[in-house]
Amino acid sequence: MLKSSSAVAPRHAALSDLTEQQLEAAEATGPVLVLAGAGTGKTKTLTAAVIHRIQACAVSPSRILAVTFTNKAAGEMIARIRAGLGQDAAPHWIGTFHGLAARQLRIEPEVAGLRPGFDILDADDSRRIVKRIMKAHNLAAGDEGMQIGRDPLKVMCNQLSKFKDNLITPQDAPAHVEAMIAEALRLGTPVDPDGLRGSARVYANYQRTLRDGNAADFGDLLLWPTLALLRNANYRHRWSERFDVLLADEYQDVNHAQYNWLRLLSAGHEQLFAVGDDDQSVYSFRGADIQYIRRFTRDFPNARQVRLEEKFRSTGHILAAANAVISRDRNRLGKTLFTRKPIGDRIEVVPFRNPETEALGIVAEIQRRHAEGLAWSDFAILYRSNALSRQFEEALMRARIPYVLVGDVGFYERAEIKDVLALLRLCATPKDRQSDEAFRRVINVPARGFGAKALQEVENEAAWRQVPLLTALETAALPPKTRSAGLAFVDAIKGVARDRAATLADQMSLLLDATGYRAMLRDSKAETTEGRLENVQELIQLAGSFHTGRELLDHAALSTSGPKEGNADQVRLMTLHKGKGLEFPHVFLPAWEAGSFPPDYGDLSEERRLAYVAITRGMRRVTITHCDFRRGSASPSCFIADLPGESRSDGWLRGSDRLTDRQTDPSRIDRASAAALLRQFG
DNA sequence: ATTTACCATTTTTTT
DNA sequence: AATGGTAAAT
Repeated sequence: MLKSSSAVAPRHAALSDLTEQQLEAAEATGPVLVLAGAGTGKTKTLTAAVIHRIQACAVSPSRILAVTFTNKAAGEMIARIRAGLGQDAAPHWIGTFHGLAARQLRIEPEVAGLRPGFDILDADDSRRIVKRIMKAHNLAAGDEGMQIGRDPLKVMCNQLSKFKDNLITPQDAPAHVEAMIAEALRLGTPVDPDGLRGSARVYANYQRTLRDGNAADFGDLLLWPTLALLRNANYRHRWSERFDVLLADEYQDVNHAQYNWLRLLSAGHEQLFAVGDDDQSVYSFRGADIQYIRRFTRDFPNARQVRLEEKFRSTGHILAAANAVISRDRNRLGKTLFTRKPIGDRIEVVPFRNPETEALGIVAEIQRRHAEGLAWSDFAILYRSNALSRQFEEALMRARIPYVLVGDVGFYERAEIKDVLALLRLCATPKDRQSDEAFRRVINVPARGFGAKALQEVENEAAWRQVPLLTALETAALPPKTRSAGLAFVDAIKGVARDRAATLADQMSLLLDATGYRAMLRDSKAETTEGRLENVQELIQLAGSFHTGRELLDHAALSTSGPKEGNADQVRLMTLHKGKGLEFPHVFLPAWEAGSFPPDYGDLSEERRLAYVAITRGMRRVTITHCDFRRGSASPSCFIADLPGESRSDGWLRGSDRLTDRQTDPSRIDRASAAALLRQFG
């Protein structure tokens, strides 16, 4: 089991420090499924597989496609390949599912019924459109008759993206919905027939709106290329011959569309290298389907399966605890992780009276450990739901400890950034209906007395004359003051649009002045305006690195995090889902109570996998806390009972119970010498 | 009659 | 924080 990897002579430096398992995986060809437990060197193996194919198999980098779920993961892969092969050697087709599918769609937009230069809408953009359509259908919130949950808009958006994730077109939707209703009635599961039928109607309307606006939402990016691969043999042949090797990260998270996209792209050669971990499948709520990784060897009968089971991240007790929790899940593909790391500290389970004392207690403990020489950035607090972040923010703020809330509002999701981009969009295609949505967004920002009524008038005029809203405004019947305000806005846009010499950054700056947007931000004294001007300034700065507005807009739509992802010395706060794929020396896991984690809704085995993900984030210390009272009395999470007694400590580890933080020396040492050691090494 | 400003309500997880 | 509903302000 623990044989040295020197048995096989590596061909390249990037392959030289792989374990035997990792090397076996990286060199395997044909369909390959690599089952990689948390912290077993998944990205490293994936990267090695790419390098091996380029170096040893003479595969051209241009004929390799590697796909991940996040931009960050894609970026890491590119960086590691460059480190191994040199700056220009990385394949061009490395990116996220959405990014790569978008590129594919840009090459042949007609498969989605779109024209070149189509817009890519983010979730917020499509939300706005769905909202308009629901109003038009009289499906607004709280109306009598249709009570589609507490948040009908959200439910509708989810349903629409579900259609697309499952490759259901607007044409197919009505029949599909009827089949779903019939099936649910047969099984006696609860359904909302009216809601479903309504969603099929909204879907048709929504998709027509997108096409008229020459826009694609996230779902479209994968839906239409995949359908084309499925239905158009010519298209399929061209694209499946385009690449010699496909590599997919986090395969356990693929949805129906992504699965088919990969499968069809690999048609003929079946060179699909999939890496994943069924134990870390925690995204079913957005369509990820664990069955695809579990049935990989049935989908690809010639598949090799390799397990990566040596864990490099965590120490012994942490690993034992994670193994114990996940082993209670049935239907696993099964892995038994082991580590050569020292046994380390046991997992702490600390009870608290209520959420306030819990937050205070965790923050006090962080302070204590910081005083012993650890950096703020060594700590992470990972919670199940966003709502839990506030208590920790408050406690950290009061203790004056620097922290970041990872990914609460992404840079490109900020209202002011979206406003400026809308201005840019409007300016880029002023006489195309493609820019109508941008017009709706910014026509009354800053407030210029151009409200709903005036907009409706312009909408009517535009529909009548069959022209874009910007054009329709000039002839619409409006009250004098509204009209002149509107015309001033149109002139501002057109003026900048005429100025061809301007760079992207200059153009933005001009737009901000001409429309009064900058003045609005400058003069506002509201607290929420704090920092907005700086954000806009940052966007202008950023625009310098893009050649066209199109590039910038695509980048903005397809990336969530902002320009500066801080490496600062701060405590990290994030949800369990956001923490997936990351690692931290010290991890705090609050609110492990029945009803909070696992919550009352949802699939328990998925929550269990989430617990497994949570524990395996920790490198050296993991602390689980729970409260006796949280909105009434609460009992400890069932997952706590699954922790093995010998790997668990009830209450904080103190003094001689505690081991060192320095992994170079697994022996027990007292706190004073630990602190001295840490001081010495910074 | 419209628009704007203010205030109260509320969140599972998100590429 | 971002909605959505209400009352002042234009």
